[in-house]
Amino acid sequence: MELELKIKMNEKLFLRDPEQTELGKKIIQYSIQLIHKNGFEAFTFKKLAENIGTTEAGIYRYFENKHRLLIYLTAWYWSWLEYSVAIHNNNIDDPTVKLKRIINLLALTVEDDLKTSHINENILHQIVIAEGSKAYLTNHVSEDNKDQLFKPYKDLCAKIGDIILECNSQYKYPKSLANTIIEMAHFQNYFMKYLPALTDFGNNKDELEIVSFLSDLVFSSIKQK
Amino acid sequence: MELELKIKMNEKLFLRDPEQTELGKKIIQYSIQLIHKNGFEAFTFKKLAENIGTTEAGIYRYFENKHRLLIYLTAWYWSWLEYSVAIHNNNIDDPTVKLKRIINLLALTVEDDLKTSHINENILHQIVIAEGSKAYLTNHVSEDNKDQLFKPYKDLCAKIGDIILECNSQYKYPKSLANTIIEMAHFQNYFMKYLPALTDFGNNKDELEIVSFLSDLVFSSIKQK
DNA sequence: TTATAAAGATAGTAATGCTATCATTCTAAA
DNA sequence: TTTAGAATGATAGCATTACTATCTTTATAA
Repeated sequence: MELELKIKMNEKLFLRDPEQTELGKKIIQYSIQLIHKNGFEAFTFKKLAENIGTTEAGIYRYFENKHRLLIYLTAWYWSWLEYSVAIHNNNIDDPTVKLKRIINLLALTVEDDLKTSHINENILHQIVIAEGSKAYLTNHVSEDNKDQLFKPYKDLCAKIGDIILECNSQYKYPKSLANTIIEMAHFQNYFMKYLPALTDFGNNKDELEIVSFLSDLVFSSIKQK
Repeated sequence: MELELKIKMNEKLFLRDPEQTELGKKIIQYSIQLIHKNGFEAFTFKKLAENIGTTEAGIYRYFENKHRLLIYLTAWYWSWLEYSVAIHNNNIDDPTVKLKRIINLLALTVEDDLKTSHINENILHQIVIAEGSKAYLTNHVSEDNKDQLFKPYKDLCAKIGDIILECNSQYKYPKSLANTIIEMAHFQNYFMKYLPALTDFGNNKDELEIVSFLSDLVFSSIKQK
């Protein structure tokens, strides 16, 4: 059985839907490779075009600029992760178990989802860790937000917040705690790799330590009277 | 009594020490204004030079590029904050009280420190909130780290980590919790302003709510058996 | 078969991110 | 007081970036 997974994206994110054409899919596939390899600052549509074997103008027919493409990639990732969370928590009743599984999904290395042939989720995860916050840390965040560009991130936070409330309906900061889990899963991962003096995970660099830290943080907060 | 505060900066951060000359101080002063006004992406040395009334080449004599200048500004901020923390916690013995004061310093609006006439700490604080993570979220983070460019941030984290251990010497993740406090103080502030659906602080947008959230998070974690 | 959408090919332009050079001014030591 | 050195000013230039425009060719579907 072969399945294809397609995520419906906000149309304001692109000029022409990249999922609809071969070139579009290549743009997504190769932009993930290139951003991961050289970082977002060094990434240009020119280089992307050369890698794909098309022209700069060709890329501009799909995305207004490289920042929009970054928002697209991160938005896609959050949507995919919400779907992934739903699958992993299917038939689970205990909210504590659900929350633990979410922390695992956020903090551990992601496996490539074969249902999305042109997207390597593992690499995309690393991009979201290192570049994700740049999607909204801009001067035009409010306009972008009005266009709903960050909805997938918000939806995921809302879902996690709801599970936090299932654990303890009295807890006062479910949404803030949800985004703390997400951001810190990524920051601890980044710090562990590149600025290890900032963490307590020393040299073994085991992602499971991040899971322990986050679990301790989250459950001591919400279990508290 | 008039006092001047001067922070000794890592010499790798600049080509010519901006604190030593009038032009240098203007570069710092106006770059803070401009980055805050237009955001770091739109900020260029050309525009900065025009604002100051000097030339682009003049700025390049002080800083290799705008990214180095951003690291300089954030490094300066973390050094100043460590000093500020030391002042505020002077003569305090109770580590819980110290930690609470640190959370206040991180999460509440900063007041301009008159001992640094060309630097507006309040605006710089806002820059660190919105642009600070871009200082280390780059492809050359490891080289920059080898040059000790992030030492002030690490030092502050270490200091906070030590106070956490004073509260509870058994707590396993003092450094990770320290950077969580710092990053989350800033992220919650940014989200509250620009992506309020992500937080639980709704429309009143009161920074004291961030303090409550962080205090709850931190103290429930470290008080736990 | 014929529109029409997508892609390819090419050109061009303003802004960005630098580097280089030479002249001028200012300061501090001889 | 002269003079050397440092800092600044003024100007030029160049490769790359970030686009926009136009025209042709190639698929595709009605």
